[in-house]
Amino acid sequence: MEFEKKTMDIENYIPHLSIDCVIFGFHGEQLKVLLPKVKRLDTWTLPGGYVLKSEDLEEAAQRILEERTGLKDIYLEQFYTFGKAKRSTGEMMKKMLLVNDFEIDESSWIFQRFVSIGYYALVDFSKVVTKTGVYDEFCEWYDIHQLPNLAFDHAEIIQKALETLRYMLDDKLVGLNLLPETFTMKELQILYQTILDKPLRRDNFQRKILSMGILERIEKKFTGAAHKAPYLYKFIK
Amino acid sequence: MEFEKKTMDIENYIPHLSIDCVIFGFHGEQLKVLLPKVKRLDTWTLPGGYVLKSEDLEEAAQRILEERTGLKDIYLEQFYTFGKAKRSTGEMMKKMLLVNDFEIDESSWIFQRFVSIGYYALVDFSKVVTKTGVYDEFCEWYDIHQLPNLAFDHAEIIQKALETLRYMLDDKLVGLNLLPETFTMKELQILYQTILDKPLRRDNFQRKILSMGILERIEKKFTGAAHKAPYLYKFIK
DNA sequence: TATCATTGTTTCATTATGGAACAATGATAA
DNA sequence: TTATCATTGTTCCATAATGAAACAATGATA
Repeated sequence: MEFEKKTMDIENYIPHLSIDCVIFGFHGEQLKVLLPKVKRLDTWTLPGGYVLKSEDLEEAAQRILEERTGLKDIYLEQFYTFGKAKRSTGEMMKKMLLVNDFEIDESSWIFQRFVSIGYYALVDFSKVVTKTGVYDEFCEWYDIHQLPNLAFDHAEIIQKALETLRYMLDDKLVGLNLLPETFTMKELQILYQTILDKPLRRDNFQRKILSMGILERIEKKFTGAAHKAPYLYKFIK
Repeated sequence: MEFEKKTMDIENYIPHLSIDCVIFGFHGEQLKVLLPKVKRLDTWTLPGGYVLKSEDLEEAAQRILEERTGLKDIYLEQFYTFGKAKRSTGEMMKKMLLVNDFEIDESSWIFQRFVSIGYYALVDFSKVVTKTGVYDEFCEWYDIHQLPNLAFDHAEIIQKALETLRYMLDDKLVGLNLLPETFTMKELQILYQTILDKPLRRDNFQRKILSMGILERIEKKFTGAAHKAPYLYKFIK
């Protein structure tokens, strides 16, 4: 139970290497990231893990994501590898592991320097069933404008993920992965505005998106509100 | 001499991790990459190396580049991390090292799986004095359209570097790093055409580049040819 | 002085973008 | 039934960016 010492099969992993995932979701007009809280510490981390010795990097990232979200075949992009010698401190790792009853040799590579490969994932918020990992007290969504206290350089990693997402926005079908099957033009516009963090004109946005020929117009959506009903759209497969 | 066994201080490096550099240069209307040939094998590799345990990734890349080109403070961009489990084979490493009289324990991580962080560098071709590394027979420039036989997944790494360079072309001042101090508009245009691998219109190219306000027009360049002399330009500091 | 290849610039048409206005519509209230 | 209202879909026009062609300038050579 809680008083037993826990171990990790550390020797199965490539030493000094980790993967950190920035999981983006969209809900309530906010762009959010999924962050687990470290047990017994006022600290959050990115959902991450290590790479098995015979595993592709991308497989490892998918495995880590599935553990946290319950979803398979998640949309993933590798965006940067973080490798400053002092980016992670053994002190923090010791706190995180030892305070939580892990029994790991203090000389292990896990308390030394880490190179971490950053992936960002785009998921349909409504489909995610968050799962709590072994280090975690809980795992929750946080608005990118109101992030909790993050360990290591994880705030910087989120920032870089966000910059990459913005840079790629016109080339990757971000909406396809962050929105549910069908959505209104307004919802898509708010998503873009939220990612770019700036207002867009309704008319120009609609024209531009429709001219790309990637959306199919479905039936109208009647919400019962006292105004014209918007169309629903879905991405053309 | 050649008959002594050579050793490497392998334990100073982070295991299973390497850096591969795609060094771009521009000469004779061709985009080129600098590639060392492996001694005694009909094989070329990317100039690469390992990361010291207390070294930043970027420091390691700069160190590797300086060893090969003699240049300091080279323009560098990290573009992707290659991590398929089967991307490198121990067989090839054994050939490369053992055939060249290195004495390394066959169980070393150096013969196992590698994750490699890709950096591309942009250098002024005329300033590079290529140096031959310990594995190498020689180190030469190759046109990106006529690459020699490359080990591992290094052809794929070059391809990805090139794609990234193209994607970033409008945002990064590529010319600043690939061209000498001064150059003509035609030279700059040929550089862009070569990178993009498509022709550009002379008039539109000139208008667009000049409208960016990053070039300063210097004196004319008289080559002795029977036509109007072009202006020289340099990048505004 | 005429020729020629190349360079620098101007001009015009086409397309993309920014901004405003107008028409359509689905519910509610008079 | 009809007027009201918020929101949505569309059209229109001005401006900016881009594509394409033509023209003028120039430095050497014949």
